[in-house]
Amino acid sequence: MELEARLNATQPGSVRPGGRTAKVRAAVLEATRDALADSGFHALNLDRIAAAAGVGKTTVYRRWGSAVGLVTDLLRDMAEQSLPASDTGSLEGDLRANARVVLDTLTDPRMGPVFRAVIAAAACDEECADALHGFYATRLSEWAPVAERGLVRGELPAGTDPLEVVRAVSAPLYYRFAVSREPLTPDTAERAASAALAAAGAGAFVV
Amino acid sequence: MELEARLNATQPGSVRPGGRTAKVRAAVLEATRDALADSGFHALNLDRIAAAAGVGKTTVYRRWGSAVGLVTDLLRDMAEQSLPASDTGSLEGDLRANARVVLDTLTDPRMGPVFRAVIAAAACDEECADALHGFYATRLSEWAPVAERGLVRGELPAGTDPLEVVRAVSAPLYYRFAVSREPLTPDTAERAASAALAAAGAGAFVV
DNA sequence: GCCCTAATGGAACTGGAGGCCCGTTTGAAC
DNA sequence: GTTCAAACGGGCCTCCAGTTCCATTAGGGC
Repeated sequence: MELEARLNATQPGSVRPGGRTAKVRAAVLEATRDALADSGFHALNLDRIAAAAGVGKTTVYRRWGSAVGLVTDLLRDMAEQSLPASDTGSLEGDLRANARVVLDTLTDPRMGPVFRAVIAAAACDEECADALHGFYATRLSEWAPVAERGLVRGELPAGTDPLEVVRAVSAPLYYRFAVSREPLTPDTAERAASAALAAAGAGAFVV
Repeated sequence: MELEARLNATQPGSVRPGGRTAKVRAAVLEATRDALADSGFHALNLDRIAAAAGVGKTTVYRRWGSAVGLVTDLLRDMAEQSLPASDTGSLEGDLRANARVVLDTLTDPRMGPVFRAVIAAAACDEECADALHGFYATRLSEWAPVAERGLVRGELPAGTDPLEVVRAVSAPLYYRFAVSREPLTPDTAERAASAALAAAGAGAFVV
Protein backbone atom coordinates (compact mmCIF):
# COMPACT_ATOMS: atom_id res chain seq x y z
CA MET A 1 0.00 0.00 0.00
CA GLU A 2 1.22 3.48 -0.83
CA LEU A 3 2.38 5.61 2.08
CA GLU A 4 0.21 8.54 1.00
CA ALA A 5 -2.83 6.30 0.77
CA ARG A 6 -2.19 5.00 4.27
CA LEU A 7 -1.99 8.50 5.68
CA ASN A 8 -5.02 9.91 3.90
CA ALA A 9 -7.38 6.95 3.93
CA THR A 10 -8.91 5.66 7.10
CA GLN A 11 -7.33 2.43 8.32
CA PRO A 12 -9.47 -0.64 7.65
CA GLY A 13 -11.28 -1.50 10.84
CA SER A 14 -11.12 1.96 12.33
CA VAL A 15 -14.34 3.44 10.98
CA ARG A 16 -16.66 0.58 11.81
CA PRO A 17 -15.04 -1.24 14.70
CA GLY A 18 -18.22 -3.02 15.81
CA GLY A 19 -19.20 -6.70 15.76
CA ARG A 20 -17.60 -8.52 12.88
CA THR A 21 -14.53 -6.30 12.54
CA ALA A 22 -13.67 -6.75 16.21
CA LYS A 23 -14.24 -10.50 15.98
CA VAL A 24 -11.93 -10.73 12.97
CA ARG A 25 -9.19 -8.88 14.83
CA ALA A 26 -9.57 -11.06 17.92
CA ALA A 27 -9.50 -14.27 15.87
CA VAL A 28 -6.48 -13.17 13.84
CA LEU A 29 -4.47 -12.04 16.86
CA GLU A 30 -5.34 -15.26 18.65
CA ALA A 31 -4.19 -17.29 15.64
CA THR A 32 -1.01 -15.20 15.56
CA ARG A 33 -0.28 -15.95 19.21
CA ASP A 34 -0.81 -19.67 18.52
CA ALA A 35 1.45 -19.62 15.49
CA LEU A 36 4.21 -17.77 17.36
CA ALA A 37 3.97 -20.18 20.28
CA ASP A 38 4.54 -23.26 18.17
CA SER A 39 6.68 -22.15 15.25
CA GLY A 40 8.13 -18.73 16.06
CA PHE A 41 8.30 -15.45 14.21
CA HIS A 42 10.21 -16.56 11.11
CA ALA A 43 7.54 -19.14 10.28
CA LEU A 44 4.69 -16.65 10.49
CA ASN A 45 2.65 -17.06 7.33
CA LEU A 46 -0.29 -14.74 6.68
CA ASP A 47 -2.13 -17.30 4.56
CA ARG A 48 -2.00 -19.85 7.37
CA ILE A 49 -2.97 -17.24 9.95
CA ALA A 50 -6.02 -16.36 7.86
CA ALA A 51 -6.99 -20.03 7.51
CA ALA A 52 -6.49 -20.70 11.23
CA ALA A 53 -8.55 -17.65 12.15
CA GLY A 54 -11.30 -18.65 9.70
CA VAL A 55 -10.88 -15.36 7.86
CA GLY A 56 -10.20 -14.43 4.24
CA LYS A 57 -6.52 -13.96 3.51
CA THR A 58 -7.35 -10.75 1.64
CA THR A 59 -8.59 -9.31 4.92
CA VAL A 60 -5.37 -10.15 6.73
CA TYR A 61 -3.19 -8.64 4.00
CA ARG A 62 -5.38 -5.55 3.80
CA ARG A 63 -5.54 -4.83 7.54
CA TRP A 64 -2.08 -5.92 8.67
CA GLY A 65 -0.03 -6.09 5.51
CA SER A 66 2.83 -8.23 6.79
CA ALA A 67 4.09 -10.39 9.62
CA VAL A 68 5.66 -7.34 11.22
CA GLY A 69 2.35 -5.46 11.02
CA LEU A 70 0.57 -8.37 12.64
CA VAL A 71 3.05 -8.54 15.51
CA THR A 72 2.88 -4.77 15.91
CA ASP A 73 -0.89 -4.95 16.35
CA LEU A 74 -0.50 -7.87 18.74
CA LEU A 75 1.82 -5.65 20.75
CA ARG A 76 -0.77 -2.86 20.80
CA ASP A 77 -3.30 -5.39 22.01
CA MET A 78 -0.95 -6.42 24.80
CA ALA A 79 -0.38 -2.79 25.74
CA GLU A 80 -4.09 -2.37 26.40
CA GLN A 81 -4.06 -5.06 29.05
CA SER A 82 -2.60 -3.35 32.09
CA LEU A 83 -0.55 -5.37 34.55
CA PRO A 84 -1.07 -3.95 38.06
CA ALA A 85 2.03 -3.64 40.22
CA SER A 86 2.23 -5.36 43.57
CA ASP A 87 2.28 -3.60 46.95
CA THR A 88 3.86 -5.87 49.54
CA GLY A 89 4.75 -3.05 51.93
CA SER A 90 8.51 -3.16 51.29
CA LEU A 91 10.60 -2.13 48.32
CA GLU A 92 12.44 -5.41 48.43
CA GLY A 93 9.22 -7.42 48.33
CA ASP A 94 7.87 -5.38 45.45
CA LEU A 95 11.04 -5.62 43.39
CA ARG A 96 11.16 -9.38 43.94
CA ALA A 97 7.54 -9.60 42.87
CA ASN A 98 8.32 -7.59 39.75
CA ALA A 99 11.30 -9.77 38.88
CA ARG A 100 9.12 -12.83 39.35
CA VAL A 101 6.41 -11.45 37.04
CA VAL A 102 8.95 -10.70 34.31
CA LEU A 103 10.55 -14.13 34.73
CA ASP A 104 7.20 -15.92 34.56
CA THR A 105 6.20 -13.96 31.47
CA LEU A 106 9.40 -14.62 29.57
CA THR A 107 9.52 -18.31 30.46
CA ASP A 108 5.83 -18.88 29.73
CA PRO A 109 5.54 -21.23 26.74
CA ARG A 110 2.93 -18.98 25.19
CA MET A 111 4.12 -15.50 26.13
CA GLY A 112 7.84 -16.13 25.73
CA PRO A 113 7.69 -16.64 21.94
CA VAL A 114 5.42 -13.61 21.64
CA PHE A 115 7.99 -11.43 23.36
CA ARG A 116 10.76 -12.84 21.21
CA ALA A 117 8.72 -12.06 18.11
CA VAL A 118 7.94 -8.56 19.26
CA ILE A 119 11.61 -7.83 19.90
CA ALA A 120 12.57 -9.25 16.51
CA ALA A 121 9.84 -7.31 14.70
CA ALA A 122 10.89 -4.08 16.41
CA ALA A 123 14.42 -4.65 15.15
CA CYS A 124 12.98 -4.75 11.62
CA ASP A 125 10.47 -1.93 11.62
CA GLU A 126 10.37 1.58 13.07
CA GLU A 127 6.61 1.60 13.66
CA CYS A 128 6.88 -1.62 15.62
CA ALA A 129 9.84 -0.22 17.52
CA ASP A 130 7.71 2.77 18.53
CA ALA A 131 4.94 0.46 19.67
CA LEU A 132 7.43 -1.57 21.70
CA HIS A 133 8.82 1.59 23.25
CA GLY A 134 5.29 2.67 24.17
CA PHE A 135 4.54 -0.72 25.65
CA TYR A 136 7.51 -0.62 28.00
CA ALA A 137 6.98 3.05 28.81
CA THR A 138 3.54 2.03 30.08
CA ARG A 139 4.74 -1.06 31.92
CA LEU A 140 7.59 0.83 33.59
CA SER A 141 5.31 3.66 34.70
CA GLU A 142 2.89 1.12 36.16
CA TRP A 143 5.66 -0.25 38.37
CA ALA A 144 7.32 3.09 39.16
CA PRO A 145 5.01 3.67 42.19
CA VAL A 146 6.80 0.75 43.82
CA ALA A 147 10.00 2.82 43.90
CA GLU A 148 8.12 6.00 44.73
CA ARG A 149 6.66 4.37 47.84
CA GLY A 150 10.16 3.14 48.69
CA LEU A 151 11.37 6.74 48.47
CA VAL A 152 8.61 7.92 50.80
CA ARG A 153 9.44 5.14 53.27
CA GLY A 154 13.07 6.21 53.20
CA GLU A 155 14.26 2.95 51.62
CA LEU A 156 15.92 4.87 48.78
CA PRO A 157 18.18 7.93 48.72
CA ALA A 158 16.41 11.21 47.91
CA GLY A 159 16.55 12.06 44.23
CA THR A 160 16.50 8.44 43.03
CA ASP A 161 14.81 8.02 39.65
CA PRO A 162 11.95 5.54 40.21
CA LEU A 163 11.87 4.41 36.57
CA GLU A 164 15.56 3.60 36.65
CA VAL A 165 15.03 1.30 39.62
CA VAL A 166 12.33 -0.64 37.80
CA ARG A 167 14.42 -0.85 34.64
CA ALA A 168 17.30 -2.26 36.64
CA VAL A 169 15.14 -5.21 37.69
CA SER A 170 14.03 -6.12 34.16
CA ALA A 171 17.29 -5.49 32.34
CA PRO A 172 19.27 -8.56 33.43
CA LEU A 173 16.33 -10.84 32.67
CA TYR A 174 15.75 -9.44 29.21
CA TYR A 175 19.48 -9.44 28.55
CA ARG A 176 19.58 -13.20 29.12
CA PHE A 177 16.33 -13.73 27.29
CA ALA A 178 17.06 -11.85 24.08
CA VAL A 179 20.79 -11.15 23.91
CA SER A 180 23.10 -13.63 25.61
CA ARG A 181 20.44 -16.36 25.37
CA GLU A 182 21.26 -17.83 28.76
CA PRO A 183 18.70 -19.82 30.76
CA LEU A 184 16.29 -17.91 32.97
CA THR A 185 15.87 -19.40 36.43
CA PRO A 186 14.10 -18.25 39.61
CA ASP A 187 17.57 -17.62 40.94
CA THR A 188 18.23 -15.17 38.11
CA ALA A 189 15.14 -13.21 39.09
CA GLU A 190 16.14 -13.12 42.75
CA ARG A 191 19.55 -11.80 41.86
CA ALA A 192 18.10 -9.19 39.51
CA ALA A 193 15.89 -7.88 42.29
CA SER A 194 18.60 -7.79 44.94
CA ALA A 195 21.14 -6.21 42.57
CA ALA A 196 18.66 -3.47 41.67
CA LEU A 197 17.91 -2.92 45.34
CA ALA A 198 21.58 -2.73 46.27
CA ALA A 199 22.44 -0.36 43.42
CA ALA A 200 19.48 1.89 44.15
CA GLY A 201 20.24 1.86 47.88
CA ALA A 202 23.80 2.95 47.14
CA GLY A 203 22.50 5.94 45.18
CA ALA A 204 23.40 4.68 41.73
CA PHE A 205 20.10 5.96 40.33
CA VAL A 206 20.13 9.44 41.85
CA VAL A 207 19.70 11.86 38.97
CA MET B 1 18.64 -28.30 1.54
CA GLU B 2 17.69 -31.48 3.42
CA LEU B 3 18.66 -31.67 7.07
CA GLU B 4 20.30 -35.05 6.61
CA ALA B 5 22.33 -33.79 3.69
CA ARG B 6 23.55 -30.82 5.75
CA LEU B 7 24.68 -33.09 8.54
CA ASN B 8 26.43 -35.68 6.36
CA ALA B 9 27.89 -33.53 3.62
CA THR B 10 30.69 -31.12 4.25
CA GLN B 11 29.57 -27.51 4.31
CA PRO B 12 30.43 -25.58 1.15
CA GLY B 13 33.54 -23.57 1.81
CA SER B 14 34.84 -25.81 4.57
CA VAL B 15 36.93 -28.26 2.54
CA ARG B 16 38.73 -25.79 0.36
CA PRO B 17 38.83 -22.55 2.31
CA GLY B 18 41.72 -21.04 0.40
CA GLY B 19 41.87 -18.10 -1.98
CA ARG B 20 38.61 -17.65 -3.86
CA THR B 21 36.32 -19.21 -1.28
CA ALA B 22 37.66 -16.94 1.44
CA LYS B 23 37.38 -13.91 -0.82
CA VAL B 24 33.77 -14.77 -1.63
CA ARG B 25 32.93 -15.04 2.06
CA ALA B 26 34.66 -11.76 2.88
CA ALA B 27 32.90 -9.94 0.04
CA VAL B 28 29.50 -11.36 0.92
CA LEU B 29 29.80 -10.60 4.64
CA GLU B 30 31.00 -7.10 3.80
CA ALA B 31 28.02 -6.56 1.52
CA THR B 32 25.77 -7.90 4.27
CA ARG B 33 27.17 -5.42 6.78
CA ASP B 34 26.60 -2.60 4.28
CA ALA B 35 23.03 -3.69 3.56
CA LEU B 36 22.21 -3.97 7.26
CA ALA B 37 23.69 -0.55 7.98
CA ASP B 38 21.54 1.21 5.43
CA SER B 39 18.32 -0.77 5.23
CA GLY B 40 18.17 -3.11 8.19
CA PHE B 41 17.52 -6.81 8.59
CA HIS B 42 14.02 -6.97 7.09
CA ALA B 43 15.26 -5.57 3.78
CA LEU B 44 18.05 -8.11 3.45
CA ASN B 45 17.84 -9.60 -0.02
CA LEU B 46 20.19 -12.41 -1.05
CA ASP B 47 20.05 -11.50 -4.75
CA ARG B 48 21.11 -7.93 -4.01
CA ILE B 49 23.81 -9.12 -1.60
CA ALA B 50 25.19 -11.36 -4.33
CA ALA B 51 25.18 -8.51 -6.83
CA ALA B 52 26.80 -6.07 -4.39
CA ALA B 53 29.48 -8.62 -3.52
CA GLY B 54 30.11 -9.35 -7.20
CA VAL B 55 29.26 -12.99 -6.65
CA GLY B 56 26.80 -15.39 -8.25
CA LYS B 57 23.50 -15.58 -6.43
CA THR B 58 23.63 -19.38 -6.62
CA THR B 59 26.72 -19.26 -4.44
CA VAL B 60 25.02 -17.15 -1.80
CA TYR B 61 21.97 -19.40 -1.69
CA ARG B 62 24.11 -22.53 -1.60
CA ARG B 63 26.47 -21.41 1.16
CA TRP B 64 24.16 -19.37 3.38
CA GLY B 65 20.67 -20.37 2.34
CA SER B 66 18.77 -17.44 3.84
CA ALA B 67 19.02 -14.03 5.45
CA VAL B 68 19.18 -15.66 8.87
CA GLY B 69 22.01 -17.94 7.72
CA LEU B 70 23.90 -14.95 6.41
CA VAL B 71 23.55 -13.05 9.68
CA THR B 72 24.51 -16.17 11.63
CA ASP B 73 27.76 -16.41 9.69
CA LEU B 74 28.35 -12.70 10.12
CA LEU B 75 28.00 -13.30 13.86
CA ARG B 76 30.56 -16.12 13.72
CA ASP B 77 32.89 -13.77 11.89
CA MET B 78 32.43 -11.18 14.63
CA ALA B 79 33.09 -13.81 17.29
CA GLU B 80 36.50 -14.48 15.78
CA GLN B 81 37.60 -10.89 16.30
CA SER B 82 38.46 -10.72 19.97
CA LEU B 83 37.91 -7.47 21.86
CA PRO B 84 40.58 -7.18 24.56
CA ALA B 85 39.40 -5.94 27.95
CA SER B 86 40.90 -2.87 29.50
CA ASP B 87 43.09 -2.81 32.61
CA THR B 88 42.96 0.61 34.22
CA GLY B 89 44.07 -0.60 37.64
CA SER B 90 40.71 -0.20 39.35
CA LEU B 91 37.47 -2.14 39.04
CA GLU B 92 35.51 1.08 38.64
CA GLY B 93 37.71 2.25 35.80
CA ASP B 94 37.48 -1.09 34.02
CA LEU B 95 33.71 -1.31 34.36
CA ARG B 96 33.32 2.23 33.05
CA ALA B 97 35.55 1.35 30.12
CA ASN B 98 33.46 -1.73 29.42
CA ALA B 99 30.22 0.25 29.56
CA ARG B 100 31.75 2.76 27.19
CA VAL B 101 32.80 0.07 24.71
CA VAL B 102 29.31 -1.44 24.69
CA LEU B 103 27.71 1.99 24.30
CA ASP B 104 30.01 2.92 21.43
CA THR B 105 29.36 -0.37 19.68
CA LEU B 106 25.58 -0.18 19.95
CA THR B 107 25.41 3.47 18.90
CA ASP B 108 27.86 3.03 16.03
CA PRO B 109 25.99 3.66 12.75
CA ARG B 110 27.53 0.55 11.26
CA MET B 111 27.69 -1.85 14.19
CA GLY B 112 24.37 -0.88 15.77
CA PRO B 113 22.25 -2.25 12.90
CA VAL B 114 24.37 -5.38 12.79
CA PHE B 115 23.66 -6.07 16.46
CA ARG B 116 19.97 -5.40 15.93
CA ALA B 117 19.94 -7.87 13.04
CA VAL B 118 21.78 -10.49 15.01
CA ILE B 119 19.35 -10.22 17.90
CA ALA B 120 16.38 -10.41 15.51
CA ALA B 121 17.83 -13.38 13.63
CA ALA B 122 18.50 -15.23 16.89
CA ALA B 123 14.85 -14.74 17.83
CA CYS B 124 13.94 -16.53 14.57
CA ASP B 125 16.39 -19.40 14.46
CA GLU B 126 17.89 -21.79 17.01
CA GLU B 127 21.22 -22.16 15.24
CA CYS B 128 21.63 -18.39 15.20
CA ALA B 129 20.57 -18.25 18.85
CA ASP B 130 23.35 -20.71 19.68
CA ALA B 131 25.86 -18.61 17.77
CA LEU B 132 24.71 -15.50 19.62
CA HIS B 133 25.00 -17.31 22.93
CA GLY B 134 28.52 -18.39 22.01
CA PHE B 135 29.45 -14.87 20.98
CA TYR B 136 28.44 -13.38 24.33
CA ALA B 137 29.93 -16.29 26.27
CA THR B 138 33.23 -15.36 24.65
CA ARG B 139 32.87 -11.64 25.15
CA LEU B 140 31.84 -12.03 28.79
CA SER B 141 34.75 -14.36 29.52
CA GLU B 142 37.13 -11.85 27.92
CA TRP B 143 35.98 -9.19 30.38
CA ALA B 144 35.65 -11.46 33.41
CA PRO B 145 39.34 -10.93 34.38
CA VAL B 146 38.38 -7.34 35.15
CA ALA B 147 36.19 -8.59 38.00
CA GLU B 148 38.68 -11.29 38.96
CA ARG B 149 41.36 -8.66 39.43
CA GLY B 150 38.88 -6.64 41.48
CA LEU B 151 38.36 -9.68 43.69
CA VAL B 152 42.12 -10.06 44.21
CA ARG B 153 42.42 -6.36 45.04
CA GLY B 154 39.65 -6.74 47.60
CA GLU B 155 37.28 -4.44 45.71
CA LEU B 156 34.60 -7.18 45.66
CA PRO B 157 33.25 -9.51 48.36
CA ALA B 158 34.72 -13.01 48.30
CA GLY B 159 32.61 -15.44 46.32
CA THR B 160 31.39 -12.86 43.81
CA ASP B 161 30.71 -14.32 40.35
CA PRO B 162 32.94 -12.37 37.93
CA LEU B 163 30.71 -13.08 34.91
CA GLU B 164 27.68 -11.76 36.71
CA VAL B 165 29.46 -8.45 37.35
CA VAL B 166 30.25 -8.05 33.66
CA ARG B 167 26.71 -9.02 32.64
CA ALA B 168 25.33 -6.38 35.00
CA VAL B 169 27.19 -3.67 33.08
CA SER B 170 25.89 -4.70 29.65
CA ALA B 171 22.32 -5.56 30.60
CA PRO B 172 20.87 -2.05 31.07
CA LEU B 173 22.42 -0.90 27.80
CA TYR B 174 21.12 -3.83 25.78
CA TYR B 175 17.75 -3.53 27.50
CA ARG B 176 17.39 0.02 26.20
CA PHE B 177 18.86 -0.89 22.83
CA ALA B 178 16.73 -3.90 21.97
CA VAL B 179 13.77 -3.98 24.34
CA SER B 180 12.49 -0.66 25.66
CA ARG B 181 14.03 1.16 22.70
CA GLU B 182 15.12 4.15 24.78
CA PRO B 183 17.99 6.41 23.73
CA LEU B 184 21.52 5.39 24.69
CA THR B 185 23.62 8.23 26.07
CA PRO B 186 27.04 8.42 27.71
CA ASP B 187 25.13 9.07 30.92
CA THR B 188 23.36 5.71 30.54
CA ALA B 189 26.71 3.96 30.31
CA GLU B 190 28.05 5.74 33.39
CA ARG B 191 25.00 4.72 35.37
CA ALA B 192 25.22 1.11 34.17
CA ALA B 193 28.82 0.92 35.37
CA SER B 194 28.19 2.50 38.75
CA ALA B 195 25.04 0.43 39.38
CA ALA B 196 26.95 -2.77 38.60
CA LEU B 197 29.77 -1.66 40.88
CA ALA B 198 27.40 -0.81 43.74
CA ALA B 199 25.43 -4.05 43.42
CA ALA B 200 28.59 -6.14 43.22
CA GLY B 201 30.13 -4.28 46.16
CA ALA B 202 27.03 -5.00 48.24
CA GLY B 203 27.44 -8.72 47.56
CA ALA B 204 24.51 -9.09 45.18
CA PHE B 205 26.55 -11.36 42.91
CA VAL B 206 27.96 -13.69 45.56
CA VAL B 207 27.02 -17.19 44.49
C1' DG C 1 -36.96 -1.59 8.80
C1' DC C 2 -34.16 0.78 5.02
C1' DC C 3 -30.18 2.49 2.97
C1' DC C 4 -25.38 3.20 2.33
C1' DT C 5 -20.95 1.97 2.40
C1' DA C 6 -17.19 -0.12 5.31
C1' DA C 7 -15.43 -4.38 5.58
C1' DT C 8 -14.99 -9.07 4.25
C1' DG C 9 -13.90 -13.01 1.22
C1' DG C 10 -13.39 -15.90 -2.98
C1' DA C 11 -10.81 -16.38 -7.12
C1' DA C 12 -7.58 -15.36 -10.37
C1' DC C 13 -3.19 -13.13 -11.27
C1' DT C 14 1.79 -11.85 -10.90
C1' DG C 15 6.54 -10.95 -9.62
C1' DG C 16 10.33 -12.34 -7.56
C1' DA C 17 12.57 -15.26 -4.00
C1' DG C 18 14.70 -19.39 -3.99
C1' DG C 19 16.03 -23.82 -6.30
C1' DC C 20 18.15 -26.65 -10.11
C1' DC C 21 21.10 -27.95 -13.94
C1' DC C 22 25.29 -28.06 -15.84
C1' DG C 23 29.35 -26.02 -17.77
C1' DT C 24 33.51 -23.36 -15.99
C1' DT C 25 36.97 -21.94 -12.82
C1' DT C 26 40.38 -22.75 -9.42
C1' DG C 27 42.42 -24.63 -4.89
C1' DA C 28 45.19 -28.19 -3.42
C1' DA C 29 47.67 -32.57 -3.55
C1' DC C 30 51.27 -35.00 -5.90
C1' DG D 1 52.61 -28.78 -14.36
C1' DT D 2 49.14 -32.15 -14.26
C1' DT D 3 45.07 -33.95 -12.24
C1' DC D 4 40.72 -33.98 -9.81
C1' DA D 5 37.10 -32.53 -7.42
C1' DA D 6 35.44 -28.47 -4.67
C1' DA D 7 33.40 -24.34 -5.39
C1' DC D 8 31.53 -20.91 -8.40
C1' DG D 9 28.17 -18.76 -11.70
C1' DG D 10 24.86 -18.06 -15.59
C1' DG D 11 20.44 -19.23 -17.08
C1' DC D 12 16.16 -21.37 -16.57
C1' DC D 13 12.22 -22.79 -13.91
C1' DT D 14 8.91 -23.33 -10.13
C1' DC D 15 6.00 -21.97 -6.63
C1' DC D 16 3.86 -19.12 -3.43
C1' DA D 17 3.64 -14.62 -0.88
C1' DG D 18 1.34 -10.71 -1.79
C1' DT D 19 -2.00 -8.10 -4.88
C1' DT D 20 -6.05 -6.96 -7.50
C1' DC D 21 -10.89 -7.28 -8.74
C1' DC D 22 -15.38 -7.61 -7.71
C1' DA D 23 -19.34 -9.75 -5.59
C1' DT D 24 -21.29 -10.40 -0.93
C1' DT D 25 -22.14 -9.41 3.90
C1' DA D 26 -23.21 -6.68 7.68
C1' DG D 27 -22.43 -2.35 10.85
C1' DG D 28 -24.52 2.00 11.92
C1' DG D 29 -27.15 6.20 11.02
C1' DC D 30 -31.74 7.57 9.90
